[in-house]
This record gives sequence, structure tokens and C-alpha cells, in this order.
Amino acid sequence: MPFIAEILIPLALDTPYSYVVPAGLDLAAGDVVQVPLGPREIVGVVWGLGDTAGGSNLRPVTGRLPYPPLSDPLRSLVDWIARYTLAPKGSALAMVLRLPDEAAAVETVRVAVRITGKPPARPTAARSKILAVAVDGALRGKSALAKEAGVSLSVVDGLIDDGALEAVAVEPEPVAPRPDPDFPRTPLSPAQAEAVTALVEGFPWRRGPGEETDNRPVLLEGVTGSGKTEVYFEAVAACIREGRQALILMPEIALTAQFLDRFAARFGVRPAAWHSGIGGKRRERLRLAVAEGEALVVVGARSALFLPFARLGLIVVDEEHETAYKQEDGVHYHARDMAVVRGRLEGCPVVLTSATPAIETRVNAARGRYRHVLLPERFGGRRLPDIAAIDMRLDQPERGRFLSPPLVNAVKSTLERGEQALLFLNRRGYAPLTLCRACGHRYQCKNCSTWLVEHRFRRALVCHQCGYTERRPEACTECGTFDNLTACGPGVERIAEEAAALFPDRRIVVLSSDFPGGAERLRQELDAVAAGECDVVIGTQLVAKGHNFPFLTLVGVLDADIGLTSGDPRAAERTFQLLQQVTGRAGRGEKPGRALVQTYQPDHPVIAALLSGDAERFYAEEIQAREAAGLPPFGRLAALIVSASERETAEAHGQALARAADPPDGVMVLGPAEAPLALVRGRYRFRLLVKTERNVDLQAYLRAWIARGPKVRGNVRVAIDVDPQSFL
DNA sequence: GTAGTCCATATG
DNA sequence: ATATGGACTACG
Repeated sequence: MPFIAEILIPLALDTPYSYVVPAGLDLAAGDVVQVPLGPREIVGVVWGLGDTAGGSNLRPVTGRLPYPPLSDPLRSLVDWIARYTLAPKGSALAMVLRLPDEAAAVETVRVAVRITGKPPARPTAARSKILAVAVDGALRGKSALAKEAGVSLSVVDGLIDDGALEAVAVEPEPVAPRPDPDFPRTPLSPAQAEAVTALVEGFPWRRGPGEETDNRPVLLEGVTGSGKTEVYFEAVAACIREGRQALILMPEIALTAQFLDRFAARFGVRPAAWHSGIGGKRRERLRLAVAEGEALVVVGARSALFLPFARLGLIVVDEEHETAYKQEDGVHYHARDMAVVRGRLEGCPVVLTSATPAIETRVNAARGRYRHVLLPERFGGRRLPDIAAIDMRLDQPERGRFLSPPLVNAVKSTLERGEQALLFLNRRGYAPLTLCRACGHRYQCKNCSTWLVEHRFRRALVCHQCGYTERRPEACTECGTFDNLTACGPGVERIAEEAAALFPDRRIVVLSSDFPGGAERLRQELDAVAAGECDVVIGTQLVAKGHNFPFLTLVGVLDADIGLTSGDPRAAERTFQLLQQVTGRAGRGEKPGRALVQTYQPDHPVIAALLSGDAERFYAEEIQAREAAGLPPFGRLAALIVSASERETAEAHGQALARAADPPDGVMVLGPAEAPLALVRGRYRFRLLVKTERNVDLQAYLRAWIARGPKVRGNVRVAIDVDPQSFL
């Protein structure tokens, strides 16, 4: 009887494939192997072993590959995520198994050169230039030396052949230097120390045998500026003292030099950082360091969740309410929730931190599924900013202007004191609507039903839904009138224009996700602002995210009402979180801060809660409102939209969902004819499964989803916002 | 993911 | 009659 291996292949396949294990090859579950698939060879992972013959025409495993095997918990995570998100198992595996491509796999040995003292046989001008630089005897990279001497690389090679320089192989710089948990640090406040004790209490590796452990996830909730980071750093320190690894997950945008420096201030070295920008060899060396347990702390964006940790001891999810944790293409998952799952599977604690937790996290804490640790005050006795409303019905800006007189005055005096001001407007571009004064034509997206947003800098009209862009026309495309287009309403670019007119001598910077130069430049710009290299910051929501601006003392919210009117059932929650975060940026340095909030509806529950600082009440009311409406604070609605031919499969899927341990609140199976017509534009035939956390307006959601123009082929599956606790 | 199929349409 | 492209399926 031949031995059979079940090999999972990182392609969109639901089940592992069976292969014969050739004699002499000793395989174990988790091993990374090479197998033939059709005409080619492909990498796979041993998912199971058996001696049951699964047919006589199985092909043999080609061999084992020299990669660390996938641990049991990691394989369970793949199984779990596939089942939960209804993604093919192979797709889930692909997230774990991003192996190096051919180019990256070739380990080029880095070579440095050093002077030997032996004079060159044939001294030339170029050669002596190099020797003049190298005379200090230091090690230099070949190209660095050539560049410094201002000659070509071949001259260096010539000198090596000659014997005047010697080449020395250098160890690559360590990819994950060891953080020192006992590095001298600034002392914690009593409140922080108390929180550390509460946090670390119950961690399984802190308890002796027989002692009780409490491995529930912990919500670490602290107001902006309370020093949550320093608190969880102590949990990280405790973890690495135990010789275990810690993972800190952050929204990609928050992964800045500033954060890495803060880490270095506590642990002596910067942590290993994992994000979409880290590529090639460095990526693979870090992965290996993680798999071998060498990398003790990894700070990373959501994909870091799938790194093959050898001894994971702690997962921290920073800013757990951030929507950036949601992955919405390929396998759909919420990294915060998957972190909870991985923690459970690895038997390690999970800490979720936020100043404005997501409703579902709050509910989980209130129901006792999560522990709740609170930091109610700012660090160092600093006060929370005073927040006041500016009623726009009373304090109107001039026509065509958007800053009210009280806000302008506040900015002026802030700048006069040499402090920094932030003007927050959650709208990119110059103006959200463009119309022709002659004929009244409004510029609309071809694909979506949204207005095109003018971007004056790019001289374009852009759809913020699908990215469709057209040149801003000189003459109206409808009636042909020249030079008669009007920009309606403000975007950050327009506010920058207004600010430049008001404060001509000040340094003004606009920060939005479409920052010219891309994410890397944006990150640098954020650091520059934090260093005080600018007076007025005009920013969209990205300035609210995990960045400290120590010189910032005034935050002006230009239009607090944006977002309150959208049909999104989370509008209130999102707006509250955003405004709370952005106003909380003020006064975190030496000087106290304040926030001024321009609004037309100061009595709206969200605005009122923000002004009174009563988050507690806001959450309670929000949860209550959902209960009153007959909705669970987080429930699930599953919908399957199918092509006629797949109806049967979908029905079965739906029934399976309804039979799940904690079934969705409803399952809908729709055929293409029943789906909203706008949805099934063209000849799409697809199966779409949507699981929503709440009872969202499914049609609106789907319309938006299609409007984004996804490449829809057969077998599309979407699952968003599900509550993993119910499956654990 | 990729190679190969079928089928429809475009092209010479 | 033959190329080109999209949709779909098999791959153990």
C-alpha cells in the first residue's frame, strides 16, 4: 500500500490534492514540498498523510523544499479562515506561503573592500583617487567606494585583481536586532503601571502551573494621549523576557519612522517592520528570522498576521477600530478578528487597543468575552483638549469661504504663539461638485452615480468611487460655453488656497491619501509635520490616524456633519470615532490644546457626545438604538448572488450557513434576475456571498461594490465584517 | 496560478 | 478561413 500525502496548493482550490510519497521521502504535516501540477512543478504544503490508496494514477511528490514547515496553529489558521470567509483553502494558504520568487531566492553575497597596503603595480590617476579614499583602512561597499572616489566600478575590480584592495564578505545587516526588555526607559505614570499589571495579569506564560489563567482577548481602551503604547510595550517586554515573540499589528499608514523610534526609545533598537513596501531578499530574511524565532518583535500591517512565528507569545492590535484592518480583495478578512483567532489557536494573549473602540469590540468587552482595561486620563497630567462648537448658522464665513471668523481668529493666535494648527476636512481634492453656470450641467461619473471631484493640482475631474478620471474641460461638454464652470463646496485643496490667502507667510501642507509622490513620501511628510516643520496642516482623515504631532495645539474641524447623512448604518459610529480621534490630536505635547468644531447641527447626538466628551453615553445610546430597532449590535446577514447554473450550490451554501453553530440573522439567495439590475451590468455571471456584520442596506452595498469595477468572474466570494467569536 | 478548451466575434 | 479574446475548467 503506497503512502499518500494530501498536499494543499496555494491556488484557488478548495481541497488538497493527493500525491504518492516516493520511497525514502519522510514527510510530516506542514512540510513544504514541490509537486507536479499539470504540465508544471508547484509548491505545496503537506496537509495530511495516510496510507489509503486514493486511486492508482496518482503522481508522486517531487521532493521536500528547504523551508521551515508550517506549524500546527498556522495550518489551523488557514483552515479556519478558509471556512470562515468561504474562501478556497488554497487561497488562504497563499497568504501564508508567499514564497520568494526566483530572483529573490538567489542570495548574492555582499562584498566590501579594504586597502591592503600593497601598492598597485600600475598606478593610474583613477586608481590613486580610489586609494586616497580607501587609505583610512575602513570597509566599504564596492560601488560606494567607486562613487566616493568618482571613478567607475571597474577600476575597483582592477585594484582587487591587482592585490591593492582585498574583498571581504560581509554579514548582511541583522534584519531583526534583539530588543532589550530592560533598556532604561522613562518611568510609567501610576495609572499606566496599574494598567500594565491589569493587562499582563492572566497571561498564560505569566502564571505558574496550577495557577488560573485568563486568556480572553483584552481591550486596552485609553483616551488619546493616555500612553497606551507605553502600556502595551510593557506587555511586549514581559513577552520577550519569556523568550516568546510578539507581533504588533498596525494600520499600514500608522507604521511610521516616528513609531519605530518610539519603540527604539523603549527597547534600544527599532523593531523588525513588515509591510507591503518591504520586498525581495529583506522580506525573505525577515520571514526566516520569524520562523526561527530570532525576530522577537515584529511590527506590521495586516499581512504580518500570516507570518510563521515559531513561539508566538503576544499579539497587539493597535487602533483596533481602524477600517484598514479589513482586507477587501482576494480573501476577505478583518485582521483584528483574525488576530483574535490566531491568538486562540496559538494559545497566546491578544491585546486590542483604541481610544475609540469599534462598537462590536465594546460589546464584546461589555459581555465579558473580552477583558477591559481602561486608561481614562492623559499621561503626565495633561488635559484633554477643550472642545467647542462653532454654530455655522450663526458664524457664517464669507461667500465662497469655508473658515468661519472664530476659527480664523483661533488659527491666527495659535500661529502667533508659534504653535501648530490643523484644519481637518474629510474631503480630498478641490471641490466635490463641478457645474456649468450656463446650462447647469453637473459633472458625473460614467460608471457610478457620483459627482466627479475636481482636483485642481492635477487639472482633472476624478471619481472617488471607481477612480475614473477625465481632464477638467475648458468649455462645458454639454453646452460648449467657455470658462463658466463653478466649483461647489470645499475639498482640502480649496481650504489650502483659503489658508494661503489668510496666512501668506506660513508654511502650509496638505496631507491626503493622494499625496503626490506616494505612500513613502507621505510618511516622510507626516514625520516632518511631527518635527514641527510646518505651521498649518490641512488634512483628510489620515491625519487622525496614529500620529503624534507634539507642536499641534489647535484642531479645527471644518465640517463635522460630513458623513452623518450617509445611509451607512455605521455613519454615527464612524463619524464619532473620526472626530474624537482628530480632535484628540491637539495638546499632546507640552502645551494644552483645544478643538473648534464647525457644525450646522450642534445638537446631533454624535456632535453632542463629542462636545461633552461623553463617549460612554454615545456607545450606550448607539447600542440601545440598534436593540430598539430589533437589530443585534452586531449580527450577520448572508446573501448569495448566483448565476442560474450555480443556484444549487448557493442554496446548499446558504443552508450550511443557516445550520452553523451561530447562524447568520438571515440568508438570502438571489439569482441574477433578482439582484438589483444596476448590479448585473453587462454579462456578469457571478456568485457573490456577502456576510455583513449588521443589517446593512445590501443593495446599496452591492451597488457600491460593483461600481468599484471589480473583475467579476465565476466564483467570486465576498465575506466582510463577520464576528469570529461566534465561530470559536 | 496557468494551460488548454470552447465559442463568439473580428479580420483578411 | 483564420486570428483574437473571454469564459470556463482542470490541474491529484
